[in-house]
Amino acid sequence: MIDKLEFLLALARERHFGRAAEACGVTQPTLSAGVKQIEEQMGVLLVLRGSRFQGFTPEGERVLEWARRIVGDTRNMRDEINALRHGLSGRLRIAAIPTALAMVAALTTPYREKHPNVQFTILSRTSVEILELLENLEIDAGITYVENEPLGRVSMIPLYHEHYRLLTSADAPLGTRDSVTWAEVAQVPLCLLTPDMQNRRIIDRLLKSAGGDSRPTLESDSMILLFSHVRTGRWASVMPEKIAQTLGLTDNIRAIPITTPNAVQTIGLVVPQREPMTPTTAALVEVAKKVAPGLHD
Amino acid sequence: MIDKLEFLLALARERHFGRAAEACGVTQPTLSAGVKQIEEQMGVLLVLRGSRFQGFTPEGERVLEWARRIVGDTRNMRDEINALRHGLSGRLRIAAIPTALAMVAALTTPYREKHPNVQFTILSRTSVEILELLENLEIDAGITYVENEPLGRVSMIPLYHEHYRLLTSADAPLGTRDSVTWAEVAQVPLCLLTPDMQNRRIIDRLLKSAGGDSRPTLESDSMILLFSHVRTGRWASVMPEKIAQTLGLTDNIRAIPITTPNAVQTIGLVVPQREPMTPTTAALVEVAKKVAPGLHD
DNA sequence: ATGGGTTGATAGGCAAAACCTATCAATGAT
DNA sequence: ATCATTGATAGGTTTTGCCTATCAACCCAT
Repeated sequence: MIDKLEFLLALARERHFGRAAEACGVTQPTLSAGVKQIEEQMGVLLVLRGSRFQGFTPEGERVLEWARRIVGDTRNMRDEINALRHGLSGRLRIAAIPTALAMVAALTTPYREKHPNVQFTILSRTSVEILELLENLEIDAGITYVENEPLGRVSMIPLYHEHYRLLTSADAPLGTRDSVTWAEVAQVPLCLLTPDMQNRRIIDRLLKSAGGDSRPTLESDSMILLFSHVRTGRWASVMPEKIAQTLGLTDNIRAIPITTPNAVQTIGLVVPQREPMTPTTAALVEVAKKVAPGLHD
Repeated sequence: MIDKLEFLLALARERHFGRAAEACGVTQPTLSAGVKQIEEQMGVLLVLRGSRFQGFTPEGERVLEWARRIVGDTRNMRDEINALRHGLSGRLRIAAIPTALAMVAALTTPYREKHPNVQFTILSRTSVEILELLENLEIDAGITYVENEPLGRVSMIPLYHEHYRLLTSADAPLGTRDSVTWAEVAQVPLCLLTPDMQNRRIIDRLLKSAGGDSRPTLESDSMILLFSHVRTGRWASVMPEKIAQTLGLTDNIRAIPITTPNAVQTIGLVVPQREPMTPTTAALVEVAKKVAPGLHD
């Protein structure tokens, strides 16, 4: 029964019988039969078909919601019993927005000291993708903005504040200043993240309300790429203070505070709102709460 | 998998492999094999055996906790989909403390008007048993005291207040009074519920703190039995106002308010704290909330 | 229009599982 | 010592689950 519910979850993820079957490690007819069997048990059509997958019926959506919960709880049960036997072990899957990648180590390092048998998988994703992955049980926790765009059924633990800096060469026009305004930044050609990233949308908003428009000369989904351009001394960018520090400032590159407004975004750990959590996730929340006091910086 | 978890729940209820198997509609070897299979999947012994059932291991207790949730959610899913198809239907299982039995009709009657296809099963149980039944998913809702003894993971909706009355013949010593004190009541030979009922424990407490001791001349677990004795005119009892009214007062029998203190107990609807609820249960909560305004009486 | 490519349903067959009956071993009570 | 109770085990049958192969509907392009 639970396997069949997993079929349904895979189908919701992949929106394709064949791929969903592959994801579950079965053949397409097997998955089809499984879905049909749930439909028979429930006595309702759950999936709209018409020679191809066309989404779920309203009943299907409800079953999906329950399936997520039931499948999730079943995994949590397994994990918890495993933890009782072997101490914390297994794999913790985390996804973080690119600008937060630099601070993930602040969580994983103390975590690993307490629970050396836990392995990590850490993905770089957009804030929207992170929420989807959480929803689909594909990650255990996310690190993303906690206050801007709506989150789902999740708990969040604030981790730190994102302060923005203009990264630019000391030779460049604004390079010698101690602080600059967003209006001034709006005049500079910038390297920024792509618009699917929330960080970019935030910066666009700030630039716009300072009267500029956002015409970055270069876009990328990789912070490394942005930073490597800045490092040549011939490009500028706007980045959170933390990641600029982590990537390392050379003598020639300066990270100048941007004022008017002094924009601040809170970044936090986001975990599924479910009681009780897996022991590995609960331990991560513990670590996050210890790290959080460094929230005022 | 879910079937196996149900085996485990049945075993926890029955504490006996054979009876648990019967309750699940399978033979004893099948249930034994099912339990063993879960143990193998988890990699831990869950049940302590020694030629007979001896309880659960700590891991077993945890699995049991999860199993309750998973099995419960699975049933809720079924119920919800059924409700989407046929409107509210099925069976609503309620257990109430004896003193609250008279007011159950105040819930079932408006419920039935809205949802005529729902059938009811209503059990008379002690408050402790009600909580156990809720825990084991054997009832959907309970009606019991909401403030005295600790409840578990449940939501409660207050329904009404229980005020105590001395039921006695007008010929009896206190029979002509407009109110009596607990100290006076303590002098009268009473018919009361058995001590496993919380109502009895509450009355005992009140009598004791009024300086009396509780030596009822007659104990029973049936309100009907108590009331029929009072009705002879030769016995007295302490009962909540509501049930005395419902059972019907003859000219000769009076229900006299008891003061000093003017004891009040809140009775409420208690349902599993789980989101979302089954549609039938949710509808019951709705009805209860409408009834609740009558809470001040 | 028509043919190739895609997608999900269907049919047939085999292996695994789930379940039953019958029986056994251990324990406890009389 | 004997019998009753309880859960485990063995052996056999049915059911389920899954696979391969194939089909029908549809989409799109030529």
